[in-house]
Amino acid sequence: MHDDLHEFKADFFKALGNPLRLRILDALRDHEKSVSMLQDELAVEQSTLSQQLSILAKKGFIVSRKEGTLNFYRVKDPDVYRLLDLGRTLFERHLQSSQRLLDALSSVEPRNK
Amino acid sequence: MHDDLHEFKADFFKALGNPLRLRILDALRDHEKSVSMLQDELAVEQSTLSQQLSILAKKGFIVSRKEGTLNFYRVKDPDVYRLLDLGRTLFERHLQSSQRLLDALSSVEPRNK
DNA sequence: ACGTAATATTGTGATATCATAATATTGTGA
DNA sequence: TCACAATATTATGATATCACAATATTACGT
Repeated sequence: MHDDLHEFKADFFKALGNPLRLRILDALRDHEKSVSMLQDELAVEQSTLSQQLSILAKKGFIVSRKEGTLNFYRVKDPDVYRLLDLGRTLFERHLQSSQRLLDALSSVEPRNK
Repeated sequence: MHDDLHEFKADFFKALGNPLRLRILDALRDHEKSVSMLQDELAVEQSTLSQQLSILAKKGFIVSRKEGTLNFYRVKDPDVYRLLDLGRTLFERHLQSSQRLLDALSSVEPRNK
């Protein structure tokens, strides 16, 4: 049921499926930052950064506030960090089980071929 | 720091950024299912389904168990549903605030141009 | 009004992702 | 061993995403 919902939800997760966008969100954990602050911190092309900020804003993850010529971005819903942190937990759990598998394989057949 | 980590983490979220893969995960909430069961339930091309299952498996979201000619898939870490549900919550919250914005706009200027 | 800093937008080519179609593999029963 | 069912893999073309470069916009100080 509700296949359209999956379409929207996929869009939501897709926004998180990019390393630069994740770095931006992480950079905004503590407080808002201007584009140039983010540019210094993340060391990426100005237009690239601006594009990814625009995508995050369009998807509703961040909002901006203009102050003169500066544009400050901040996270709209801080609970997104609960999502990111939970993702990290699951991801690390997966890495660990992969590692255990590799360990098991290498101890059972340490020298094949 | 740890920009490589963001690369991996983005990969993780990217796996969730596809409507069919979300539908597959939702279909596997209660119990394992064979490919043909999923095929009936989701009504997608056989090869498409197989490919997306393979992607989910490669990323560690699901594992499979062969029984004769059937292949049963199940979710590896059920906590992934906590992630999906949290995503839905945040997503709906975003939709609601967008809706409020639209409502506010339409009530303030109901007939411009 | 002019110049400049900060940011956004647009154009473009490379790469990734997707669905479909065609083909290959594997297991089972006759 | 043959045929068939279940699934996987490969090939292909369409579309999406990405980073970079170039250009445009906007606000401020002079």
